[in-house]
Amino acid sequence: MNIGEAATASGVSAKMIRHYESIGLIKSADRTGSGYRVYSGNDLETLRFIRRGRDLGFSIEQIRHLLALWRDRSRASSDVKRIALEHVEELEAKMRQLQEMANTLRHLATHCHGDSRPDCPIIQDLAHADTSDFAPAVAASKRSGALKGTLAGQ
Amino acid sequence: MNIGEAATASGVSAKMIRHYESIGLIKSADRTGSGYRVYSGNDLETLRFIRRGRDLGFSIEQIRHLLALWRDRSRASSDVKRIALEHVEELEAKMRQLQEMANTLRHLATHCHGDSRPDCPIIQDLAHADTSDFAPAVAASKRSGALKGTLAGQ
DNA sequence: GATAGGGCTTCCCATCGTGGTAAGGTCAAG
DNA sequence: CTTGACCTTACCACGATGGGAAGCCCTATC
Repeated sequence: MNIGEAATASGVSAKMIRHYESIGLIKSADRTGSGYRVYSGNDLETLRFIRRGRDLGFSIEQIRHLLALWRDRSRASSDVKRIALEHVEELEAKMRQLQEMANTLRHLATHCHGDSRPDCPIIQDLAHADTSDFAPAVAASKRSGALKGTLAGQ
Repeated sequence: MNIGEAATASGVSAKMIRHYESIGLIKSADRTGSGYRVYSGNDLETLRFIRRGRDLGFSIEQIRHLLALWRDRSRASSDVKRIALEHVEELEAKMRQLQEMANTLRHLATHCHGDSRPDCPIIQDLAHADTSDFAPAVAASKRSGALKGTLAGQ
């Protein structure tokens, strides 16, 4: 099975399969005499595992960890559960941030008449809000990098 | 006022002030004889505007647009309101994605006994879930890049 | 058998916003 | 005059992904 077929069958692009190999997330694929990568059904399973993990918002490093647990038959399910629940907390923290931003904006928009006049509380807020105490959780955690990564875009 | 003071006073790092200048988001600062950038109270206001916009999750390009509207005294408040509400929709779309992920994971975790036994529905799901129909909204929109950017991490 | 086209290879660059760091110039206080 | 804190530019890094170029390989059709 070529990399293209593996990509189609797993939902992971050929580009990303090569990338995952280069960072050691998956083992180096066997090659044909002419250097083409060859994939087995087993490799496909791994790729689907990764794909599913990404869909659930896990980072590559988290997936690396989960893959190791997957292959470790003596793993404790509590390890997996802990990772999953920690990830749920990260997701929820991000949701709270987004919620806070959306609430603020919706509130401001409510008070903006939205016609042809220039007065606009949204712009006024951007221009003159007290930066020191706005959305401290958002600003602080963004700056500390606590929520780096997940859902960062395609 | 030096760049360091401007950074402290605005909450935007010196690094980012230089970056914003380099991408044309703010005008090139005046320089002292020895090449130091000099900032005025007016510049500070702009920096705080940007900072606040970032805190609200606007992208640099959105802020560029909002800055133009801010400086345009003949602007219509409807323009600003439209941008804000579009952004609220983006934020809500991301929240829905995160919610979907969190729900799935919480559900799986509920059925994981989380002890020393290796059986774990979370791992099983990652390994064998039907990739084709899981979280279609998330996967599809992530792949299409519809939600690129905001809250991508510091 | 030759040629076309599609798939594969590697390598580099771009995104987005931010931080780090190195090498060097400048300024103010001691 | 030295020291240390500040400034300058320039480059590299992250995380995950896509884009593209240059070149090799394989297969189908003429």
